[in-house]
Amino acid sequence: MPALDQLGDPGGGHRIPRITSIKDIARLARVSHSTVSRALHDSPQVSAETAARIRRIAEKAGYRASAAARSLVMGHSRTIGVVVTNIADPFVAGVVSGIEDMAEQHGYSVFLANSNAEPEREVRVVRSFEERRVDGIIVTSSRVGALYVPLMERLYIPVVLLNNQHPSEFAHSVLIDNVEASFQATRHLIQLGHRRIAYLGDRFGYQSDTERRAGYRRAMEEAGLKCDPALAVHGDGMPEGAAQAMAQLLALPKRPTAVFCYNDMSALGAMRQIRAHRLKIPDDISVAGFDDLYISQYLDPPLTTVRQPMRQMGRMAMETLLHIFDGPYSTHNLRVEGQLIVRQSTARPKENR
Amino acid sequence: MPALDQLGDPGGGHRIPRITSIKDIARLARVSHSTVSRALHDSPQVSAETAARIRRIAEKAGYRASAAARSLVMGHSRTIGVVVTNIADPFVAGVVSGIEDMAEQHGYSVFLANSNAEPEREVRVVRSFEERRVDGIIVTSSRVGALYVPLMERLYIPVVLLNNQHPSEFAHSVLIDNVEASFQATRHLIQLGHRRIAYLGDRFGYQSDTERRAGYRRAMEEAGLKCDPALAVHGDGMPEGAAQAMAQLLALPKRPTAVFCYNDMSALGAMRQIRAHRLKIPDDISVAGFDDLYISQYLDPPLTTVRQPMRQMGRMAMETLLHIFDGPYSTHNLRVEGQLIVRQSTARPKENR
DNA sequence: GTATTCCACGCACACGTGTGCGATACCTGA
DNA sequence: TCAGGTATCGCACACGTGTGCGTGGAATAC
Repeated sequence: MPALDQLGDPGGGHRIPRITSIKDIARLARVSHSTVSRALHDSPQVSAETAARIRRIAEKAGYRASAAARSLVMGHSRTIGVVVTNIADPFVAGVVSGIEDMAEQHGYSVFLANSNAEPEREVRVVRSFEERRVDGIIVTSSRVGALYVPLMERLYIPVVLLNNQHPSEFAHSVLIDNVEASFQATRHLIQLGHRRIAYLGDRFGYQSDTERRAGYRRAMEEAGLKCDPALAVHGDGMPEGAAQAMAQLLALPKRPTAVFCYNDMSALGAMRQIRAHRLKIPDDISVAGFDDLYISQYLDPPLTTVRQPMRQMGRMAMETLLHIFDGPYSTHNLRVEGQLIVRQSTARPKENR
Repeated sequence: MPALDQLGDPGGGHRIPRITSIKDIARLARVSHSTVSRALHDSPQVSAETAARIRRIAEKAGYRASAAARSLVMGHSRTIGVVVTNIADPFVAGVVSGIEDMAEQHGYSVFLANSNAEPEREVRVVRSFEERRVDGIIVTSSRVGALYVPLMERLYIPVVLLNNQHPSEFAHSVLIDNVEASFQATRHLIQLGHRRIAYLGDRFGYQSDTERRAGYRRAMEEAGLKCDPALAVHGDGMPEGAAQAMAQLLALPKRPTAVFCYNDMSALGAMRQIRAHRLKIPDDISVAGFDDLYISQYLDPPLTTVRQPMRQMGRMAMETLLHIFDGPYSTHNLRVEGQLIVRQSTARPKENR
C-alpha cells in the first residue's frame, strides 16, 4: 500500500514535506521570513544573490504562499464570485467561460455557484461570497430573485449584472441591446414576406423577455402589421415550455407562418413541436432564435438566430470589475450589439413563392 | 451622485459600516472577541442570554466571519478546485453542476478553472489552487496533460479524476464503464441488422476513446463480424472534426449503414455531413452517440445514445472528496453504468426491411 | 583614524479568527 | 461564615504573510 506509506510519512520518498510556510523557507535559507517575503516579490531591499538563493530554495521546496494569509493582510482576495441560475445552460456556460478567461489572465480565481433560482440558496451563496471576501460579484441569471435587491443593497462588494433585471438599481451591468436585436430579427422575417409572425417568449415579467417582445412589436408596427395578442405566447426559456407554447400557436385557427423565439433553447422545443405536427421547417413555418448557441449551426435545418457574443460579454463583465478595482468609483453600463445570423430555418412563406 | 457619497461615507445612510471584524462586534457587545467567537459557534461556554444578545448584534451589523482568517487557524479552507478543459462543453457543464450542488450542500465553495488543454495554463491553475489551499481537486477533461502527472505527484492535495486518463496512477476516480456501455450500443445496432458499422472516435490515444472502441470491437467480434479498419476513424470530440471523419466514411466504396460516435457532439457533426450528402437518418445511415446531452432528445431525428449520468457523476466525485476529508485514507474508484437510450436516429438498415 | 552614508537584513506589529487555560464571580451546602 | 464548586468570561497565543522602521556593518569621504 504505497499510498498509505506516503501519507504516514509526509517527508518520505520523493515527496515534498507537505505544505511549507514562509518560515520554513527562512530557516532553510538562514534568513528572516521578512527577507524571504521580499525576495519573492523582487524587492530592491534584498541583494540579488540572496534573492536568487532564496528563490531557488523556495522553488525546490515547492513553496506556495498562502493566499489566505496574504489576503488577510493585503485587504483583497484576488477572487471573484459568479452566481448563475444553472451552469448547464449553454448560454451561461459561454459567459462563465469568458469571465474565467479574463479573470485568469489577471491573476484572479473565480468561485462558481448555482442558485437554481431558489431564493434561499441565493441568500446562502451571497453569504458565502461575503465570508470568502470576494473582491467582486458577477450575476448571470435570467432574473434577479426577489431577495436579491435588498441583499445586494447591504453589500459593500461591487456587483456586475449580466443580462439581468433591475439594471437601474445597480451601478454596473453588461447587457445586450435586446430591443434592437429582436427588431432586426423580426424585420428579417417581415422582409421575407411573413405577415403572421408569432413571438414565443420566456416567463412573464423577465426583463430581457419584455425587451425582446418590445423589439418584435416595434418591427411589426413599423411595417404596418397589427400585433395579434394571440400570437404572443409565453414559454419558460427551455425546450419543454416552448413546446407547449408552440402547441398553442399551432392550435390557432390561423396559425403563424413564422415564429421568433426568446432563445435557441426555446426554438429547439418549438421545432420539435412543429415536426410533431408533420409540418416542415422552413417550408410551412419559419423559426428564428436568439443566442446562437454552439449547437444551433448543427441543427436541421441550421437555425437562424441572433448571435450574442457570450464569451465576450463574460470578458467585459470581468473587465468592468477590474476597472472598478483599480480606478476611482464610476459606473459602467456596457451595451453590446446582437448580430443576426441568417441560416436555413427561415425562408419565404409558401404563398409568396 | 449618491454612489460617490456612499463610498466616501461608508457608514452613512442605511448601509452597514463596511466589513466588520469580530472585534467590532465584541466592542458593541462589551465582551471579548473570544466570547463572540464562541457565541456564534453555540459553545456551551457562554450563557444563553449573552449568546443571544451577541448573535442579535452580529446579525444587525451584518457581520460575516472572514473565511481567510478562519482557514488560517483551522487548517482547511472548505474549498475545492475544479479544473476542466472547457466549461462550454455541455458534458463538462453537467458534471460541474453536480459537483457544485453537492459541495454547496456541505458548505464547500468551488473554484472553477478552464485549462483549455494548454499545458502552461494547467500548471498555473494547479499552482493557484495550491496557494488557495483548496482541500481537494477534481479534474474533468478528456485527457490529462503531459505536465499533469508529475505536477500532481508533488501534490499533497487529494485529487479525484473524472472520466480521465491515468486512472491507475491516481488513487481516486469516478468513471463510466466505457467498454460495457459502447458494447451495448454497438450490439443494439447489430441487433437491428446492421453489418457494416463504423466507429467515429475522438483523438488517438485518449483513454475513453480507446475504451469505447474496445467495447465496439468486442460487440462486433462476438457477433462474428469482422472489424474493417477503414470503418474506425478519428475525429476530435467536436462536431467539426467529426464531420471531416464522417466524410471519409462516406467516401468509402462500401459505406457503413450505421455509425457509432464517440459522443453526442461528434454525432452532431456526423449527422450534418450525412445530410450534406443527401442521405437520410436513419433510413440510409443510423447514428448513435454517447453522453445523452440535454439537447440530444430535441434533435431531428432524436438521437439514440448512451446516457451518462453527468450530474450524478459530479456529485459522486464530490462525495469521494468528502469521504477522504473526514475518513482515514482510502482509495475510491467509482464506476458507473451507462444506459442505452434508443430513439429515432437508429433503425433497421434499408436492405433488411 | 574618524565621521558619514548607504546597503542589507531582522524585529515587531498587523490582519481576523479559534481555543487552551487561567481568573473572577456567583452559588451551594454545611 | 467559609470552603468548595461551577458557570462565565478574558488573556494570550497561534495560524502565515507583508511592511515600517530600526540596526549593524561595510564602504566611502575627509
